[in-house]
Amino acid sequence: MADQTTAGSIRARVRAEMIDEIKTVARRHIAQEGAALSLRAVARELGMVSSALYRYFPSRDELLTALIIDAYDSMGEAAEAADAAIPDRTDVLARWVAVAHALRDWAVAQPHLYGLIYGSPVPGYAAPEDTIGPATRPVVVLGAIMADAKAAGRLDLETGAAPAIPAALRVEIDRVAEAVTMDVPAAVAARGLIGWTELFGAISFELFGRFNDTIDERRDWFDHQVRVMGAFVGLRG
Amino acid sequence: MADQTTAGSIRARVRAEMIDEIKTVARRHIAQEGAALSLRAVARELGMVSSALYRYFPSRDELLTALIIDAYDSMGEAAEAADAAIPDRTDVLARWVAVAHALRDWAVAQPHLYGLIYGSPVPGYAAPEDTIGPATRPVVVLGAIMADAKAAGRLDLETGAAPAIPAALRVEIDRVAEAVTMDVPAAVAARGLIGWTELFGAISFELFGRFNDTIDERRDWFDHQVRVMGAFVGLRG
DNA sequence: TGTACATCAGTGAACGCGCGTTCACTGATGTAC
DNA sequence: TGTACATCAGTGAACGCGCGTTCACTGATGTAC
Repeated sequence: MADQTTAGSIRARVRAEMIDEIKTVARRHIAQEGAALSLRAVARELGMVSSALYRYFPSRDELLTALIIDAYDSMGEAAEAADAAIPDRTDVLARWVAVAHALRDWAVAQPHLYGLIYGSPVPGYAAPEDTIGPATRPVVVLGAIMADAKAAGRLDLETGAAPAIPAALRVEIDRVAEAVTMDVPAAVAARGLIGWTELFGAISFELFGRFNDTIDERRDWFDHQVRVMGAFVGLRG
Repeated sequence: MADQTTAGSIRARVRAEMIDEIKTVARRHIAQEGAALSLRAVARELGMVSSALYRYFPSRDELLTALIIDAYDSMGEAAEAADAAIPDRTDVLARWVAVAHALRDWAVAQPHLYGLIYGSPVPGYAAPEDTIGPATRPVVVLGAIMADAKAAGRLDLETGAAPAIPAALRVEIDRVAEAVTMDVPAAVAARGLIGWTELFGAISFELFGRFNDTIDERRDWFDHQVRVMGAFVGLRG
């Protein structure tokens, strides 16, 4: 059966490995230097000449795009894995906490990569359409938790005191909710989006230096925020 | 009395104006290109040779630092002005909403400048100590609102259901609360910080492109978040 | 099984660009007597 | 009031650097007959 690996597919496999290697090195460079990625530096580290990279990526921007898509996917997978690791699927609060920490852990482990996808846009780079799909993966996980919470009767649906939502906005929120499979009233979906916003706001604050010389107990602080927001969102433990 | 303006001070005034002009142009460049600020491009636009800039700023980083400090100050002033414009000082909810919108308006008007101070760190640039003071101005405004709310009996101090805060973290939160003059229990201060985190998370999401093709009613969406978070923080209208 | 050809990875030189910073200089403006 | 000197803004050339991308090429590897 090893013979079924034809010569052609060997070449293809070597090529795929090379692409992986380029991305790995580029990723490490971004981790150290931030978004200022240099093709020449990557080539240098790989011991090849810079023009050789053009066999694998048609331009610097395409390489950046590949890295961005990988980053979204990797973060999304981390979130999905953390969610899946909670055996009791109806313990939605535990799932929320686990996913939130997975997102933060992922970001803390590779801050510049996080900055690449959730930070200020890279000058001169416009994210193409391909990045939209992967970008939604983490939100989908949070949406699924809310959907399961509702199904299990563990989602607070009370929104009496919430401010009214203008019609045009309501339509958009409903659309987002639908996209992440949470079938709940707009005011409840809005709470979920606010929770999501707070989580990423917290991660960005931490990674972009807002807590320097202020809060050192970063994991504890994040944990507190996550639990408070879990309750705010309406998840019942 | 105009005679009191001695020759020396004229030279100083011209110099100050030149510094202002350089910063204005640099600011516009950042607005267009993001953090990739080029001294030569700035000099070009001013019709001078790039080395002339060194009469005014010892290096590119110093110019960047000056712009960052200005940005913090400008945003802080916008927040303070919006707060001061609410005549009824005890209407803390109105003040919260006004300040939040002022912060967002400021950011929307100059997204790249916002990115410079709240986005991913600029590669190769380390913010010096001088930037710490101005950076806290917007938070101080929010802190003052909470402090006034407490004084007016319009702050919800109930924290029964809130998760416990570990001792070391509590110390840090108390210290932050003290710095922004809100004399409230740590769990309440934490709510304020969470509100602050959510606001900036929302602004960053909007400006960094997270709502592209998803939410167009951005002002309404922000307004909804602000009102929900105002109530969450414990401000009573 | 062996040969002729096609594919493709990687080379090395070059193009054209922009950058931050230094340095010796010119010439105008302000200062001191 | 007029002159000698000091201060300072701005010039222009240069240094040394790194970058993305193109292009004609070499040589190894795979394919077809």
